[in-house]
Amino acid sequence: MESLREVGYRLTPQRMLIIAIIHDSKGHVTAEDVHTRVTEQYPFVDISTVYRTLQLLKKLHLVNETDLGGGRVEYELAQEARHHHLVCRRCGATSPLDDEMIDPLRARLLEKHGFRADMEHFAIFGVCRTCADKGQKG
Amino acid sequence: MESLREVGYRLTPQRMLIIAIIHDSKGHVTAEDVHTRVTEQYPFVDISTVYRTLQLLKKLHLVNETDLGGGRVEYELAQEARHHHLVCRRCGATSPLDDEMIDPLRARLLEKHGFRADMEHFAIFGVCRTCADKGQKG
DNA sequence: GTAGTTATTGCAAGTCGTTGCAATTGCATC
DNA sequence: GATGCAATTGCAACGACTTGCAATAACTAC
Repeated sequence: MESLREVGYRLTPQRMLIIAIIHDSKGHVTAEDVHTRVTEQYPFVDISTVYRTLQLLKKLHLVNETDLGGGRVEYELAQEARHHHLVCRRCGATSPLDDEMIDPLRARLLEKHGFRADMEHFAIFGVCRTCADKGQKG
Repeated sequence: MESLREVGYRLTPQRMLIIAIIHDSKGHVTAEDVHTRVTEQYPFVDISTVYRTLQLLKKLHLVNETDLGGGRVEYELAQEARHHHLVCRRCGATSPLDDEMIDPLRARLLEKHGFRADMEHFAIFGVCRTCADKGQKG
């Protein structure tokens, strides 16, 4: 919580609230979610402040941002091990993916292209095992 | 051009124009680009029609859609070999990436997770060789 | 060629997210 | 604890893109 100040940013009540809410949330939250919960406690926080704070936290690698395809971007705390998400485009289910799975790709990109890929928090779309077993096409 | 009709969609002048423009474009175009060029020839086409047509062409795998991070999505003809893009977050340069590079990842996802990943047209962000050589951090 | 059906269009309004700017406020200095 | 100043906020306007809906028009069947 004090980490913001340590890196030279101001610690405002809005930011404290937003950070606290993300901390208390299990899994992903949207900006809308955060805004709703912030205004429950402190009604005059603008949604743009939520977005700006989320961007800041992302820049500081305190939260991860992922587009899981639901029309709005989702955020989660970046405390855990680096990971990614498999998103089924049939049923919408998401499952986590260890970063190790894409490490070889990262290595190959560096080796062959001299490109240092971030791939911080990826959403990989496709069809999950369950859905593939049910239907056949696609 | 007739392919739309063959799959059961109507061939309207708007669609013909939009398809022709994408065909004539080298590389990526934005919806805005397409709309501008369409209205040069036929002034009353709405931007929503452009978006809807682009979505349709994407669904039929006639165009690829990629978010290269410039605040607007880019489209290109899906005629060429399947490929992806490396996008440098320092200088903004993009370079194409063979699909073979990510094929092993696709294989591993199927093997370990039973997940059939699309990864149709990826944008991978990071730092390119040139920029990595110049600055050090990041 | 006409009539009927339904996909497609244009328009206007709506969505999520960003941004310019003046007013405010955190924080460092006195 | 008052002062100064830049970072931060709220607001309103804007950006890209989507969507509901009535009017239009492409295709089919006659």
